[in-house]
Amino acid sequence: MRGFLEITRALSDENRVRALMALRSRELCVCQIIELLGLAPSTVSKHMAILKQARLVESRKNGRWIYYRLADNDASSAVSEAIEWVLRQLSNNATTRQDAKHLKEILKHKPLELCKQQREKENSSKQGNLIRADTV
Amino acid sequence: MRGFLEITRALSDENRVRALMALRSRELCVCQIIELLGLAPSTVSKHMAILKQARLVESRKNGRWIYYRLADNDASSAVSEAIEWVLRQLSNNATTRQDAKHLKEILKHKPLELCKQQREKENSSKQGNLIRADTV
DNA sequence: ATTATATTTCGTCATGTGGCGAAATATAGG
DNA sequence: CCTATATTTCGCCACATGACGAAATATAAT
Repeated sequence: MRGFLEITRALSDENRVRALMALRSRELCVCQIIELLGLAPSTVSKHMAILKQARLVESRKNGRWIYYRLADNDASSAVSEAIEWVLRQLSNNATTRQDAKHLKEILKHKPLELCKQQREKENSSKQGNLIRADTV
Repeated sequence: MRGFLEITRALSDENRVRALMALRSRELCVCQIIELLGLAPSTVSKHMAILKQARLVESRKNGRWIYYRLADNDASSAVSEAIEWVLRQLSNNATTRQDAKHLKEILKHKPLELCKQQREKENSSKQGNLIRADTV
């Protein structure tokens, strides 16, 4: 029951389901999922941890990057049947299609560039709300 | 996506899942589910409303009694596949077995007697915490 | 008609959850 | 070694959720 509820709870949030669907064709690094969902890094990290705790996804580390992918075929039947069910139900979903399109754009850049972009955006938004130190 | 999340959210609570599993062999009236789960009537009512909203269960009224049953075969594929998945995953679960045993006892009495019992229990627990009026 | 009663709805409370930013962690690169 | 940086962990806040009891609703029984 424990593991079952971990799965259903993991699947009961739209952002987590979107992340899961995005992983259906290939693994993604966190910064790519951040870009797709438009959420803060800490939030995405938490979501992925919940998916991982439920065994719906696995991760691998490559230097500073962490890649997430759908659970392997050797996953428990609870997990693999859940994933198959989600894929069947949402493959033609509007949000899923939109995300797939968005993801195609995201994947044109390497994680390195993407992270750089995200840093710049983050810094500029901070600057925007401050009196710049060198003008005082 | 909306309907999908209604299903996963409905399935992300242990008491709702137990109720769903209890309905797998036959319809049950609310007082029987109350007895099985050991929750307040208002709580059970809310749980069943959530399951119904997700289309996982349907209901029929018979006099003062309301009977809930699993969704029909003509339910959406999202619903029927979800139910099949839950049944496969939890049929041999410890809690499910225990509940099945408990339910067998519950079903020995008719809803009428069961409700009477529940009323008496409710009243005695109220009495227990009060100074009886006729002794003051 | 009036009372009894099975269930739902409403109001309230405690707890859980999703969101963010700041700080911590771990690794790459100078 | 020291800095930069991708991700996670932590602390906080707003809001959702599950629990109950009281009140409302609808139906049976007297």
